[in-house]
Amino acid sequence: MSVVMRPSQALRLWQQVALAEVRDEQPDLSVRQTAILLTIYLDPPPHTVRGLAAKLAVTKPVITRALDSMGALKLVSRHRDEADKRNVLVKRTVEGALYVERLGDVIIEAGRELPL
Amino acid sequence: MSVVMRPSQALRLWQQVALAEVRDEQPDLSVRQTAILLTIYLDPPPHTVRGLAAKLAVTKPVITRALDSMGALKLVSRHRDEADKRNVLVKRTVEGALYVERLGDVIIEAGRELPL
DNA sequence: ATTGAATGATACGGAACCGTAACAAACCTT
DNA sequence: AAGGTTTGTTACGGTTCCGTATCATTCAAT
Repeated sequence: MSVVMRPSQALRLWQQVALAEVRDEQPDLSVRQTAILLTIYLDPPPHTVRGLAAKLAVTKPVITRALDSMGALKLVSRHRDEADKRNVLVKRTVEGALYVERLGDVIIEAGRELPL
Repeated sequence: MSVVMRPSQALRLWQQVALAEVRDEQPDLSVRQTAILLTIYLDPPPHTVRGLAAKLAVTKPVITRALDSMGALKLVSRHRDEADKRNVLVKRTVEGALYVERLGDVIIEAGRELPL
């Protein structure tokens, strides 16, 4: 079931969520970091640096650095792939799941409060 | 009329828009810049540095710098308030309107393509 | 065993942003 | 007109991120 929005609703939704993210004292993720985090939490595993880089159309160092910073926030974790030790498998964490869940709540609430 | 979404839909919507923003070679605005831009384009004028700072709950230099960078991209313009020359009035531009309109299209399209 | 390919991390110089503090200009009150 | 207030900007030091290039490790093929 698709979500249907008019332009003013779509933009107002985006504004409200952006405002909520800016105002919250939460760790402020960049758009890139958010795209990576949501891909890890929504798309089926396994998630590798290379795969994420391809999905976002960015270079590998971008992914490595994003994983560094989000790892420091404990939003994701890294593990060597034992089957192919060149690979790094990116996995979810409890903290990351809570962050994503909270973001979903913010979006839903913003959508519910949209004016006519 | 509010927009109703389930958690998986809300998050998938956010992911798709974030991915589109990252992949596009568009000037990549930060969340803060996006919040400022949308506030200028959606909320009724006049928009001042102080007013925007209060709305986002950030300091004034944050607004000044965001206006510097978005002004360089011609997404917004600044004009002294002739009635009170301390104020700076932030106004829309043709380029900014196009940027906002395009963002709305991306959001709407992402919503339309949401899976069940 | 050696070579080549693939994966992810690191190094480096540069750009952008932050928060705090200090500042110039304009206004307002007395 | 003088002092204090308000507004927006700039300065400063520090942090983070970027893009390119390079590197170490692992795998795969001969």
